[in-house]
Amino acid sequence: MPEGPSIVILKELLQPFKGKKILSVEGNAKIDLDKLQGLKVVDVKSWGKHLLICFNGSYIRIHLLMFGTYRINEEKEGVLPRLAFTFKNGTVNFYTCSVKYLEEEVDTAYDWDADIMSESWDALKAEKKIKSLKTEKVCDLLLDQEIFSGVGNIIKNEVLFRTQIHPESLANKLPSKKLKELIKETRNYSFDFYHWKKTFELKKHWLIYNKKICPKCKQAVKKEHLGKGKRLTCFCENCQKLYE
DNA sequence: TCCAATGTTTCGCC
DNA sequence: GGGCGAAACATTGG
Repeated sequence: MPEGPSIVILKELLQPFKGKKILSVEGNAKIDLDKLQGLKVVDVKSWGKHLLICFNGSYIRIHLLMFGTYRINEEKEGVLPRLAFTFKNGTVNFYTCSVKYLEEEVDTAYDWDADIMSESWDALKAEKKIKSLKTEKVCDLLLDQEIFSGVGNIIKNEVLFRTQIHPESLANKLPSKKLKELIKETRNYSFDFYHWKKTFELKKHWLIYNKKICPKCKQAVKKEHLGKGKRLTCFCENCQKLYE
């Protein structure tokens, strides 16, 4: 469920609750629910994979991790919500997610320029961050939430195929032009992901992720667990160039 | 039935 | 202390 574009969609679905007061809170989240009672939602934002329900001077941070789900104006059967809100105009339920309540201003808490889906996304800043890094493989680079906040494993695989870069290429060995292309395509694909997710045709557009045959050269797709997190990486050895 | 998967944090060990 | 690996959390589909 949860890469950056999916969280943007969730944020949009929650906009009707902006300006509304929390009438009641429930859930098994390990936070002080009493503190939330009666608070007015002043905004609902997202930063990468974080959903941020904002109040005056504090906010709730929800991360759906791998299996998190939600329901709006309905509930899942036989499962207790981690966090559930009742508003005058509806209900919101979150399941199997990480919940934190932070008593600080949300605007100063995040580097908004790093959010791949944000209108304040700053490609040049990302490039500078990358150039300040030591040797790093591009498969790790793309999953770095400080640089590409919101990028997940699917986006990683698809972007590397689109740009024809081998996942084990070293980031600092990419020619400058290629690096710029990678950064640009990461944002582009994230927006494609967003649109396809909305129309339920995301899988249909996968070129390399979960595929058996390279759509370009018809060679078998290689699948390996690469990088620091040993995440599943699908790539074409023939089409994706290794920079080292 | 078992395993792996769109993720992150924490703990233990060397 | 850094780096690495494993565990923890937990759901769903192949």
